[in-house]
Amino acid sequence: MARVTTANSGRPGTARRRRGRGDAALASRRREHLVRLAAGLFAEKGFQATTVRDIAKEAGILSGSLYHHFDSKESIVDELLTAYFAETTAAARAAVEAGEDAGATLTALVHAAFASLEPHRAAITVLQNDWNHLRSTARFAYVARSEAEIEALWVETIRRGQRDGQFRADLDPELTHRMIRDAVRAAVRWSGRGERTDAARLAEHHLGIILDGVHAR
Amino acid sequence: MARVTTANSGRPGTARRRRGRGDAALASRRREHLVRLAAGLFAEKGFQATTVRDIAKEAGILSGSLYHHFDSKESIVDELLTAYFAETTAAARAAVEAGEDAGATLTALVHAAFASLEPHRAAITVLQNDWNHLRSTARFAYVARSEAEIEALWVETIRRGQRDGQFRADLDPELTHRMIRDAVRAAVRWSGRGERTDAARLAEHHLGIILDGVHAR
Amino acid sequence: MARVTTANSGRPGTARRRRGRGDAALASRRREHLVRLAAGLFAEKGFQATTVRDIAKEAGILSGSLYHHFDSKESIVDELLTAYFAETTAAARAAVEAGEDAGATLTALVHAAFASLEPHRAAITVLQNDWNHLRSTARFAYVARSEAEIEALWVETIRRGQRDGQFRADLDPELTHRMIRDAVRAAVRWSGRGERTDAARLAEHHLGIILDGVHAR
Amino acid sequence: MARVTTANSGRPGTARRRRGRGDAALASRRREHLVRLAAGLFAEKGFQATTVRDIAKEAGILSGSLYHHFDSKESIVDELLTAYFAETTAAARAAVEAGEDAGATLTALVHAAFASLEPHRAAITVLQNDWNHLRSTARFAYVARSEAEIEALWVETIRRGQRDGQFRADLDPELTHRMIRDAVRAAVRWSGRGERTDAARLAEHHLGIILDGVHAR
DNA sequence: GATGAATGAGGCTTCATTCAT
DNA sequence: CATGAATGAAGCCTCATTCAT
Repeated sequence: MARVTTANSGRPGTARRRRGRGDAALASRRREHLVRLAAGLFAEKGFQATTVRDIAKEAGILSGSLYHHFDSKESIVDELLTAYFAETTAAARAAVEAGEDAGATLTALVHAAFASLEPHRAAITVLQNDWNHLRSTARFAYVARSEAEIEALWVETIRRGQRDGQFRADLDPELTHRMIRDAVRAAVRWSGRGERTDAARLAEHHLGIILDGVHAR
Repeated sequence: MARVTTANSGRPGTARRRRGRGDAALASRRREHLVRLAAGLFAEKGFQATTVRDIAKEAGILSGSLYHHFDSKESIVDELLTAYFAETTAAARAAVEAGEDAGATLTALVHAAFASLEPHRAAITVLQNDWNHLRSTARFAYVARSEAEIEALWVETIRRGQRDGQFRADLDPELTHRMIRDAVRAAVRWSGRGERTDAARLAEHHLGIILDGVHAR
Repeated sequence: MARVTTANSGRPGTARRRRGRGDAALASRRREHLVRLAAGLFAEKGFQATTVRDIAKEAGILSGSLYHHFDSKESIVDELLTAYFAETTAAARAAVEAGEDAGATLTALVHAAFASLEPHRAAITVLQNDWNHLRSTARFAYVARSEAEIEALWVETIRRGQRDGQFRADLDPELTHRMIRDAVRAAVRWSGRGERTDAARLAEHHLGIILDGVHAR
Repeated sequence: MARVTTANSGRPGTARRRRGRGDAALASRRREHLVRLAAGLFAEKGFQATTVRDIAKEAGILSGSLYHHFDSKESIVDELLTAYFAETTAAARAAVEAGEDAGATLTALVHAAFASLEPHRAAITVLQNDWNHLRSTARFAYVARSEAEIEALWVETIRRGQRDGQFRADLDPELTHRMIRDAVRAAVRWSGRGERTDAARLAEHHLGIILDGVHAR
C-alpha cells in the first residue's frame, strides 16, 4: 500500500533509443523522480496553480526539457491519479475481501483511506482543487469510474452491516460513504505533513466519531 | 438641476463625497446582478478557472465593461467571501448565544452550517478550490481570521459538552470541528442544487452520524 | 501675460442651446475651470499619464461628463498649448519690437521665458513629456510652427548682437537659442511650485551665466 | 567608457542559482540585441509610449516571446538606466579625481555629459519623458540617488572653483549644475543622431557659453 | 449637464507547448 | 537529454469615448 507501484508501466514510447539495457531503466528512474517533484508542487498548490516552469525549476532544468519525459502536463497528473486510484481501489477491495464482519470491514476501509492521505497528498489535493476543471476532459473519465467502484464497495459493506443489525438502519449508505470520504480527504489541507503519528491519531479520532458519535454513553 | 456654483470650491482631498444616497445605493442593482452571475460560475468552476470573459459573457457584455463595476476579479470573490463569513459567523454566534445545552447548540451549529450550503455555494467552492491560491494574498487574510473565530465557537461548545458529560471526553474539540466543517463543505460538490429538501435531509443524515455514530444501539 | 486670455474662443459649438444670455458665459466659465484642473494634473504627470478619469475625479464628476465640455482629451491639451504659444510668441515679439539693443532684448527674451514657467507649467511639462507622442498628430503641427517662429525672433536678435559686436561672433545663434530655451523649460521639473521669488531668482541666476559665463573676471 | 556590467540582471534571492556559466552568459547575445532594439524605440518615443508589441515587432517576434528574456517591460528600461548611471557616475568621478584645477574639471564634466548623449539616448529620453511616471516606483529609487551623487560631484567642483577665485562667487552651485545638466540632456531631442562631429561641436559650443557667456569681451 | 453603462481597442503578462541545435 | 528561443492563445486590466436616460 505504501509505494506507487508502477502505474502506467505499460505505456510505451517514453524510453526511446535503446542503446543499452540500462538506459530505459535510467530514463524511467529520472521520470519517476520528476513525477515526485511535480507531486510535491501539486500537493502544495494544486494542478492548475502549478506551472510546468515551476516543475522544471524544481528539477533544475528548463520547462521545455520536461517534454522529453512527458507529452503534457496532464500526463503527469494522470500518472498520479492513476496510481492513487489503483492503490486505493486495491486496498478497498482487500478490506472487503478479508471476509470479516461489516464493522471490522468498515474500520479497515477507513484506515485504508487515511493511510492513503500521506503518500497521495498530490492526487487528493488535485481531486479537491482541480476536479471541476479536469472532469470535463475525456482523459480523466476513469476518475469518476474509479470513485463509483470504490463507493460500491463501501455501500455494499454498509448495507451488510445494516442487514446484520450492526449498523443503524436509518442511514443512507451512499451519503454515509461520501461523508466519510470527504472528511478524510479534506484533512489533506490542514493535517501535518510528514508526521506519521499525526495521521494515525487523526484516523483513530475520526473513526471514533464515525462509529459511535460524539455523544457520551 | 439646482445650482452648481460651489463645485469643488473646497477641494476636499481627492475623492468626492457626493451622491447623497449612501453606499447602499452604490452597490447598485446592476452590480448585484453581476455578482450573482459570477457566483454561479464560481460555484461551478471555482475562482481561478472562471475567467473575467466567462463572467462578462454570462452578462452579455465585454470583459472590460466589468471594470466599470469592480476594480478587479478579486473584488468580486471578496464580496462573496465577505458575505459568507459575515452570515456564517453571525449564525454560529447566534447558535451559541441561544443559551441551550451543548447538544442542542452543536445541533444548531450543524444546521446552520448546512443552511449556508445552498446560498453560499460559490464561496464554499472557492474556499475548497482556490484557498491555496488566495491565502497568499494579504487581501484575504480575513478568511483565516474568520475561520479561527468560528472554530473558537465550536470548540467552546464541544468543551462545554465534555464538561457536562454530554459529549465524549476523549474527543479533540478542534479535530472534531474540522471534521464536521469539512464534511459539510465537501457536500457542495455533489449535493443537489436548488432542492431544499435535499439539503435538509442531508443535514439530518450527517447530524445523525455525528451525534451517535453508525453503530446500532 | 498673466491670464489665459481666450484661446480657442473662436471655436463654436461648445456652448450650445442658448436659453439665455448668461448660459454661454456660465458654460464657458465651467469649461475654463475644468481646463485649469486638467492643467494641474498635466503639470504633475504629463498628458499621457493623466487619464480623463483623473480629470473628472478632480472635478467631482464622471469621466463621460467631461465630453459635454470637450470633444476629446486632446482638445484640452490643445487649449493649453495654444494659450502657451499665443502668449509666448506675443511676449517674444514684444521684446524684440521694443527696439532696444541686442543685449537688452536678449535679457528681455530670457525674462519672458522664465515668466511663462509658472503660469504655463502644464504646457511646458507636456512639451517635454509628451511631445514625441503628440508631434505625429496633424492637430499639433502648429506647435512646430510656433517654435520655429519664436526661434526666428531669438536668432535675429542674437545675429544683431553679433553684428554690433555685443555678442561673441563664434556662437551659433540657433544652438544658443535652444540651449537657453531648454535650460529654462527643464527647470519646470524641479523648480519650486508657486513661489514667485524662486522663479525670479532662477531667472537672474541663469541669465548671469548666459550673459557672462561662470568664469570670474 | 567602461562596460555595461550586468547590473540587475540576475535578480537573485527568488530563483535558483544554477547555470554555472555565470550571469554574463545569461545576458546573452539575444538579450543584448533585444535591449538595443528596445533602446532605439525608447529613444524615439520614450518608455510609456513604446509598447511591448512595438519592441517585439522590431525584433520580428511576438510580444509574449519577450518574456523569455525579460520579466517585465520595466526590467528593460531598468537595464538601460542602470547602465547610464553606472557609466555617467564613473565618468564624473574620474573627471573629479583627475586632480586638475576646477576649470579643467568642469570642462571635463561637461564633455563627459555630452559624450554620454549619443550612447545613452534611450536612458536620457526616458529620464525626460517618463521620470514622472517611474519616480513613483520603488524599483527606480536608485535613479534619484544616482542623480544626487552626480550632483554632489559637480557642486564640489564648482565650490572649489569659487574658493580659487576661478569661478564667480555669486553662483549657486546647485542651480548651475542643473542648468548645465538639463541643457545637455534636452539636446537629445533635437541633436543629430549618429553624427559624432555634431556632438563634439555641440559640446564645444555650449561649453563656450557656460564658461564665458554670450557677451563679447 | 450629469449619470450609468457600455464599447472596443489595446496594454502587459503568463503559460503550455514545440523544435532546431 | 537539455537548451534557447519561439509560438499562440489566453488572462487580467485600462482607457478614451459614446450614448440613452
